[in-house]
Order: sequence, then C-alpha cells, then structure tokens
Amino acid sequence: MKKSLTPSLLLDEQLCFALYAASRRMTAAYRPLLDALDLTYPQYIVMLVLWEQDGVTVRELGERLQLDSGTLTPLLKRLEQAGLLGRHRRLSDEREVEITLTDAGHTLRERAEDVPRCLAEKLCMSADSFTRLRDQLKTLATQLAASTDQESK
Amino acid sequence: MKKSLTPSLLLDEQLCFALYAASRRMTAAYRPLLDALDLTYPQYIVMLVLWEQDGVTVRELGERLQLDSGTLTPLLKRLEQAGLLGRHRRLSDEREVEITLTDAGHTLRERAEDVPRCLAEKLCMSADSFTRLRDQLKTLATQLAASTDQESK
DNA sequence: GAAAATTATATTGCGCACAATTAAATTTGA
DNA sequence: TCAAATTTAATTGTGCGCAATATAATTTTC
Repeated sequence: MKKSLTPSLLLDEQLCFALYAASRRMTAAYRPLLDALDLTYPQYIVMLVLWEQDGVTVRELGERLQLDSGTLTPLLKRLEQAGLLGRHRRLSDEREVEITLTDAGHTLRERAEDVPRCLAEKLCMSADSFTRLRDQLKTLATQLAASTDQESK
Repeated sequence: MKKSLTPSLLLDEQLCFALYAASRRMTAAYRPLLDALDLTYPQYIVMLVLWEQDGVTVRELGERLQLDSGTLTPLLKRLEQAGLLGRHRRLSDEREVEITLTDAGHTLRERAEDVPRCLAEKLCMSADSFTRLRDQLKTLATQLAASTDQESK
C-alpha cells in the first residue's frame, strides 16, 4: 500500500506524540528506582554527567544535557541542599560556577549502579534493538537541532 | 565486538537520555510553527484529539494522551480562555466535563493543516523510517506501561 | 433506600523546561 | 586604557507533568 503523501493531523500517526508519550513513560519507569535514591529523573542525568566528569561548570553541564541555567540553577541548588554537590565560583573566571561532588555525591554512584540493569529488564528488548533505537533517536535529535538552528539564520 | 553485558552509567549509552533529548528537540522544532497558532505543544495535541472527535470528556482526553486532570484542567481552561473550546458538565452524569470546540476551535484546524508537512521537512527522513521509528516508540511505550503497571501488583 | 464504595474532576504543591531579562565578570578594540 | 561587546549565571514568569488530596456525583450493596 502506498504511503499517504499528505501528512495528517491524526494523533496516532504523529511521530512527535509517539516520542512525547514514550519519553514520559520512560521517566515514569525510572521513578520508583530513583525514588529510592531521592533523585528525580533530571537530577539523575545531572548526576550521570558528574559521575563521569567532576568539576564541570554549569555551562558545560548545560551543553551536555541541552538544558539552560533557568533549569539547572534551581536543580543544582536542590542537589546542593541534599548534600550531593557543591557550587563555587571559579577563581580563574568568576562568571563560571563549578560543580563538585561531595563524598555523599560520589557514594551515591554505588547505589545507582543497579538502575540501568533494573530498567533494562522492564524494556524486554534485545541489546541490538536497544542500540539501534538509541542511535536513531540521536540522529533524529541531531537533525532537528540542525534544522531548528538554521531557522534563526 | 561483543555488547557489554553490564549496562553502564555513561550518559551517551542511555536510551532514556536519547529519548528525553529527542523529545525536547521535537517540541522545540514545533515551537515556531505553533507560536503562529498561539498554541503550546501540549495544547496542540489536545486540539488534535478534539479535531478527530469533538465532545469528549476530560477523562477520555486523559486516556488518549496519558495525561491526568492536574495537567489537563488548567490547560483546557487556557484554551477556553483563548476561545477555542467550551467546558460543560454533562447532564447525564454531572461528574463528567465535556469539551466542545467553538467555531474558532474548528477554524483553527485549517491553519494547522500545514504543520505536519512543515515538520516533516525538518526531519529529512523517509516515510519508511518515519513509520518504523514511530511504531518502535509505540511498542516501547506499551512495554514500559505494562511493566510499570505490573509493579503496583 | 441509606451507607459505603467508586468514579470524575478540581485543587494544591513541587519540580522541571524555557523564554526573557538582569547582573556581573571578562574580553575586545578603537 | 577604557568603553563597548561578549560571556556566564541567576532571576522571573508561564506552562506543563504528576502525586496527593479534596469534593461532588453516581453506583453498589446490604
């Protein structure tokens, strides 16, 4: 059967809605696991970055996660309040705020080690489909970023 | 090369982050198109449902979009304020609130007709990849919903 | 037919996202 | 050198998402 040439307004045909719904489902699937660590999903991905590379600035964190300071500043303050990290102006350039993990922040990593495996079990997906889907989504995001940037030519 | 058997905490290997980032990019790609219609992305998908089926209840809308009344009630009030729809208790069962499009709400559909095509152009994706990715995401969402529901056994 | 359970929506509160603005530090360049 | 431009965070305001609770209507059950 020939694919319709005129994209429709039907909800079930939209890629955007499939993406939006799947993303919220994914966050919901993480919730019980992250509740045990007292983290929200956005806080978790911030911690993922910090566990990889401690001492990054808010700007670097924002570039990595594609989030701006309006989102990150209050989120980081909550993680600071929770005792997981510290926020300090850099001496070399006082416009920058460097984020450093506390001992508690480093320790939490061990308790998080099981999260990816627990989630993988919920997916019921082969390692291949997992990788393929992930990479398709990365490509899509890159493509959308490119055409959105181009707009503000 | 053998796929690692122990899922890592590396950000770039996470399916969840690829999904989360792609979903936000997608919403960002819609933004300039929807700004012209004075709609946000969540408001747009509500309108998609209503253009398909007018006179649904908040509950039916919530089931379709997987959103609860805490999200929908204020969103619907904003669309009512904008003159696109009306909210009325059903006479048959006064617990239910029925959403009906106004003339302006129906008319907006015509101006929205071009949105899917405009967005499709930003994707640079074959109709096949589009459909395949969309259906993979639907499957993923279904699987996650199933295993999340099961948790509250 | 009245109490108990269920259903549907609304409300409240918190935590993102993101646009727009502000403020402060640094860099650039005439 | 010093004023203008740029860079970096923080702040403000709006609109989701979603959990928890409240309220009101309906259905069930005895």
